[in-house]
Amino acid sequence: MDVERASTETVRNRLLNAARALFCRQGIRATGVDEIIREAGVARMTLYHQFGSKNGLIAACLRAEGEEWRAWFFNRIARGQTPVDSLLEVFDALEEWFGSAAFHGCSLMNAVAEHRNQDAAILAETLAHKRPVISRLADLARHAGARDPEALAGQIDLLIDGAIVKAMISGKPAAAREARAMAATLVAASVGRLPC
Amino acid sequence: MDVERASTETVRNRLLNAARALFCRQGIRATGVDEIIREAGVARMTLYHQFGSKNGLIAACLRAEGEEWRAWFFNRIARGQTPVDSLLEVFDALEEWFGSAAFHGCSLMNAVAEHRNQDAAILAETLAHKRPVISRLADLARHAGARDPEALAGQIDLLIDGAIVKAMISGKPAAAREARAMAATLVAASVGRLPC
DNA sequence: AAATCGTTAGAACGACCGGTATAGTGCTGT
DNA sequence: ACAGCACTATACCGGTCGTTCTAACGATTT
Repeated sequence: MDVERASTETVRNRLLNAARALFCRQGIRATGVDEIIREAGVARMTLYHQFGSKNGLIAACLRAEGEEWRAWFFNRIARGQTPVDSLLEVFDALEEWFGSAAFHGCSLMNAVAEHRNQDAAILAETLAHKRPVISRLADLARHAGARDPEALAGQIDLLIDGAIVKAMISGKPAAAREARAMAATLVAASVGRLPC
Repeated sequence: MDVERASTETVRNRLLNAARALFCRQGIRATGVDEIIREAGVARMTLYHQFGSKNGLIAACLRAEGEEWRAWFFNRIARGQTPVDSLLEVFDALEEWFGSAAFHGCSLMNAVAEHRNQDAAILAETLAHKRPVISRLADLARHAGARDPEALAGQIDLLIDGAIVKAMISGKPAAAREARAMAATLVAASVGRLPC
């Protein structure tokens, strides 16, 4: 029974991983189910048994993508010694991400951009991904003594999105450093002494 | 002859406008040529005579999109009385844009997100669009007396992208106001008195 | 030994894709 | 009057799309 479930998960995960890689590399609409099952080395019907439809597979991919990204992100920014350190560590993490070979922007954001307002599930998945991220940033901002933690978290979030887009378009991981400098200024303005 | 060219341009523009609207509403890959010619009220062969292929039409659409956006943008930020005013006016313009019914993010950015690294022409068109925008921002930053005008222009540009993404995902035009507040802080830090 | 279940392999479905071929229409300048 | 030209209308091409169906296989459970 354990073995059976393990083997089932293997098939499912092979499908999931193949789809994620292909979606990331060439986009969701540009990737057909034929290509996915060929890459996963799995029968066509298995995809439909496991995920019901291509849309089901897409949703599962986006969820997995978000979960994996957040796990990496939260772990990465935990390196900061202080809350302010962690808030700036965000952008060191981003620069690392931008520099990786497979970087093609944020899968969730790209999926939203690809399916304008047509698939509500995709937008919902993306919002559900951003919520805990912003919430964590707000916690850090609060502990850092920000005057308005939620506002500062929103600012950092906007900087993250901007850096992702800029890195995707320009191909330069240094966009993260630019955003980091901006964040430093904004954090100082929010946590520091009032304008003198 | 004038009439002939005018009628030619009308057909071409009908095609261009129909394609732009459909691409914007539902994405590029999701829009077939059948739908475009039906919406434009034009024969199928006309599309291929005018643009050679769907890719040719896409390129023409992105170019037109960029030109129109920049014309609107430059005209809109000219309202500012001072260079600093203009730099902040950027975000008032964005808020207006975000609030319009047909807002689905930036067409150029969405096209890049949709065709990952597959169509170099799309990325090139987007970079060619951003260049004059950043250049104008740098001019304003210079006249505003920024310590490092290019750096400030890059920061404003990153805020623009971040605001666009946030408005697209959240559906809230207020993302522009958030970015405006950030810009105000950054401009003050760059143009104002040294940290005291 | 028989039944169940996840999986496989491959054919087939109708719909749509981007692109081409062809014949015809109406207006143009000569 | 006539040739030229942009555009129309429609049928058609091979290919791919997402999805369904069927028959069989192998391992586990009863």
